[in-house]
Amino acid sequence: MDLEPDLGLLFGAAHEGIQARLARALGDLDLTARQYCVLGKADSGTLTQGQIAEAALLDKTTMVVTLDALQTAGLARREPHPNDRRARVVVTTAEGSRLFEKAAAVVRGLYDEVLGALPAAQRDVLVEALTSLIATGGPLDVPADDPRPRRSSRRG
Amino acid sequence: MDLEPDLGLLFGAAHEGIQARLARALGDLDLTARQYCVLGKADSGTLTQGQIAEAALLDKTTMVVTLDALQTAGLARREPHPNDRRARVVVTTAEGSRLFEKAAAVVRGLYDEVLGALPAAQRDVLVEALTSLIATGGPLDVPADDPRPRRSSRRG
DNA sequence: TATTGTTATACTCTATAACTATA
DNA sequence: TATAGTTATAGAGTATAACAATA
Repeated sequence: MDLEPDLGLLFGAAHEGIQARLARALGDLDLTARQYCVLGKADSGTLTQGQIAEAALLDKTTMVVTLDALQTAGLARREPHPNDRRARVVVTTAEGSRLFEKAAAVVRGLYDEVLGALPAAQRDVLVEALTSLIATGGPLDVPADDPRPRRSSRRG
Repeated sequence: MDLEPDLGLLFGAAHEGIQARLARALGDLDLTARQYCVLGKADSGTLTQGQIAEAALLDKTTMVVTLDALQTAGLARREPHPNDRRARVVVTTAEGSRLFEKAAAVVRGLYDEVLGALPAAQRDVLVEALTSLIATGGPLDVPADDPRPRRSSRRG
């Protein structure tokens, strides 16, 4: 544990760090990371709630409250699906689309700043190594059909 | 977003992947990651609940329930502090100490497996790059006095 | 009968507040 | 007065279940 790098700690700190910076940067635009994610997927103007939920790995009930918030903020709208009257297509408002572009630029800038802190060679290897670790079949791949329970029954 | 690597996604997937594998591996020993962490710190036999909580970045109330679970499982005990009758020193039982060694070996094996999936050169750069990013003053350092709120007031 | 989205609700996790006993 | 630990409780997030409308 002392000689070996603690991968759990390394990945955990990196994840927490980037999430904290994302949350702060997007928070300045009054967006949560999840709202930003959903807003981006809605920007195509063709996806239903269910499709966005699936793409964003959200439960459909979580999708409802996220969309409620975006709609209340005037950033997105539910529209009837042309072929399926059960479904709703999610579209961004003009303001929502503008805000998303702004947010996307902020996020790009943040990523550039973080990666810019590394020498170019390290930067490329970092991305390449992480990508291969989490790739399908890689040692960090979490199969969707056998996921870690999001609500543990274990205590303590 | 498409040409740039999505750092949030990369770090998130790596974190989720390693946590899932840790949870499964430790779960086979009936331990949560947190219990393993606390058990390891208790193994020195000199630290109080508060000190372990601080080292493990746990709230003292979370520490209480974690210790309750370890104590119920017969892996750790609270003992009176020799100098301060308010405080409790946490010690591992013989079984707890044995289980921790076993768990530590499992964790080391897991880390070896994950890093072993990478060419040696990539492996070293990955650890080095992550370490520098999360180091104090690095772009992913989250100062303790200005943390991301763990309980957000924002909705959606 | 199956599926989309909604509502109501329950559960987990974690922290805040109030308390006891010490310092 | 301040601190270590405990208890009770509340908040936030997310899921499960039941439901309405539609396929």
